Amino acid sequence: MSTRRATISDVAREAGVSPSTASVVFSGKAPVSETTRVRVTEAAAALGYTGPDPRAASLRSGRSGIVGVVFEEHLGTAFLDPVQTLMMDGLADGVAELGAGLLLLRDAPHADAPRAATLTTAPVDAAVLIGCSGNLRESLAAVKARGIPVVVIEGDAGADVPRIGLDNREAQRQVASHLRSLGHERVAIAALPVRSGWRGAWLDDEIDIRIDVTRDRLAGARDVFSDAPVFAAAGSFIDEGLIAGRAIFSSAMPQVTAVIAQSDLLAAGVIRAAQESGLRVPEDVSVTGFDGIVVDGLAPFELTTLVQPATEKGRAAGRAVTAMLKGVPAASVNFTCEFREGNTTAAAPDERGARVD
Amino acid sequence: MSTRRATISDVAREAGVSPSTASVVFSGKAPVSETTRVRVTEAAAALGYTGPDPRAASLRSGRSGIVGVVFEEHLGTAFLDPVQTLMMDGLADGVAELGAGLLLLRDAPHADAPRAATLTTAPVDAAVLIGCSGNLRESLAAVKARGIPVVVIEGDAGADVPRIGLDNREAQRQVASHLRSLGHERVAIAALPVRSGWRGAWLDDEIDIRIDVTRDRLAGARDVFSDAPVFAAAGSFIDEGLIAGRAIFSSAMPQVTAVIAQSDLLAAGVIRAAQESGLRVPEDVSVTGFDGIVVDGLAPFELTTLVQPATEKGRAAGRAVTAMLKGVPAASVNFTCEFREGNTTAAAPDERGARVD
DNA sequence: ACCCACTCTCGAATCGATTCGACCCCGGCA
DNA sequence: TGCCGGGGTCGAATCGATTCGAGAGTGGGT
Repeated sequence: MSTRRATISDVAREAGVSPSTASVVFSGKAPVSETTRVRVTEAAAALGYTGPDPRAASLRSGRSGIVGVVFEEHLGTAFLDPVQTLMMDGLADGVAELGAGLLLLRDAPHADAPRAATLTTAPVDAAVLIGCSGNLRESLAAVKARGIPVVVIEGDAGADVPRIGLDNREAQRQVASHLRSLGHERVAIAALPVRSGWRGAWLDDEIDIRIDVTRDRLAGARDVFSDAPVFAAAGSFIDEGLIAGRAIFSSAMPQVTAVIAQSDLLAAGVIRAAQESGLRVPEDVSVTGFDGIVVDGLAPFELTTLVQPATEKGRAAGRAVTAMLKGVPAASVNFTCEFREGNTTAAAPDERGARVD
Repeated sequence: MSTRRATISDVAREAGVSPSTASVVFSGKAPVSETTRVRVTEAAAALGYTGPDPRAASLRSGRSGIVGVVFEEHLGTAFLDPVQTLMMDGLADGVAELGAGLLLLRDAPHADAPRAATLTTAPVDAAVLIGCSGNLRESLAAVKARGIPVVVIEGDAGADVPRIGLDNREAQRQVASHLRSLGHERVAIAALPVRSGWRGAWLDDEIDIRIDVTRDRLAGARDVFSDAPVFAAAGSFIDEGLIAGRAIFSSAMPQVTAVIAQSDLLAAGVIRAAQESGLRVPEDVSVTGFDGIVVDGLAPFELTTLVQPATEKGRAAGRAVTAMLKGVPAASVNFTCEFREGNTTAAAPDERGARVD
């Protein structure tokens, strides 16, 4: 039992056929007579051989049946952020036809995991990059160097890479316009991180925004409120929104009447911060989100937000990958957000004294 | 450019060294002089070689750096069920030290994905099986046949397989006792599926329960209410709980005063069904859950439930896998649920006429 | 009878790297 | 001077399967 595992050659020998024939029995890529099929199958059973070693098979055939999905740093984000979760669900759906497994990867090796699985070290047939990651460009380079089909979700990747996009800028502009039409003038923005490893902080105009989603949504908001101050959070979490909200309400920005948050989770945190400061939502301050997910414990608030088709995005990415792996060039797809008005926005309060400190 | 990709031999030739030396430069498994290191590195750069092909490397070295996580059928469950989500988060954490990627796998090939990635066809170094899957036994057999380290979360797998367990039976019994102490006698159970592919239905005593979690929790409930009828749902979803609830309240079971749901999501659905039937929770009927997750839109209810350390379970599994891959035998771990009383349970209503039809 | 077409099976090359023992060269030490 | 030890390099074997062209056998059509 502790002896070496049986190989297909062993099986072939036992069955009295050539290795090539035995291989064909398992892969079904050529006609095999019923009798040999049975002989090989039985030999395999006798030897406890359960099928070709995936490693060897993938080396020779050049296919591993694995699609890599690249996340930033902590893989947990894939599971803790509802938007990602939905996207993954769609993605799983989209690659189903291909029958490929989804390999969760980190975009850059980290100190505490020196030999982490990355795009360059993992046997993937194709990759899906998520543009919310700040290391998009590096990942892209790695993939291109290996000549692997790749699809980018939300992020610019050059002409030859299919992208699954969202009208981030337009959508965010729409919400901003809505706020303006409600009379808001003094608006602050709670943004997503500007790059990998970012710690929440006020944004300087000189700072290079390396995450496409952040940049595009910000541009949309700035289209309407060109000089709104921006606090970029460390991630799309309620807690980070809380931090951003505190920064916005407590110190730098007196008299803010509306906050544009770049995600629903951030918005939830901002609302909480507002309440901490004794501000009423939406009477004293309006808050908008982005994503259209269900946020736990936000009741009775219903965010004014932009509903994005997260699952559809994932599915489209999966389909694009499937197509490329079949040799069909895949087209880019652009999705549109739907504006949804909730009860977290209202007309701007009267300039004088509506706010109580 | 369309020519074949450079191999390590090409690099070696270009650098004027042997392939073995070039290999060592990349793997760092033997001392190399600085000058050759530089020569090889430069040759690689010149040829656009970004590192060894993972397929070939894993064939020879026997390690792929991938840990497989097995789900049932639709991969989406991994992302849509909050408990799984938390577990995955912990798991990602637990294997972080190993630096391995997580490969999402389905337990059995399905009709619409004939050549799906499964345990037998994927290059995994180790596997994590989740006992909520009905095909646990088959998966286990597949893994053992390949001689791969494996850890089972919630499920019995035999003596030689480390398991990450939960005191399902004891915990469920605790809740059942609580209900009994509140005076409940006529109790129904909304159970999880009994096997893969199960469609929601009343459970017959003869039915073989193939999913460990379901069986154990059921046993716990039956320890107290030995003849409570059981409706096994098709999955842990609010909608399925709704179906189960309707079945329980509308027809077969008059005068039910309490429902023990095997998951919080099911419980949420049951509550909804109760409301549909004009029953008040908890005045007319008590409902208990299991998991201790946050359920969207359940407010103002707070489930009486059992809080399980989902993230911890995942982390423990990850650590066990890591250990085994290092050659250290891993021990089984057993986690305990914590009883949490919410506002969905109350004293049983008076036998006569409290219920309004 | 002959030839063609078709079904099966086989051998040998190949996928791209890793590994292990052998080997060389050089400095240090008796 | 002779020997030992170790850093650094190299050859050759190996990992386990797939692939492709060639060849053997068989049946049918004319």
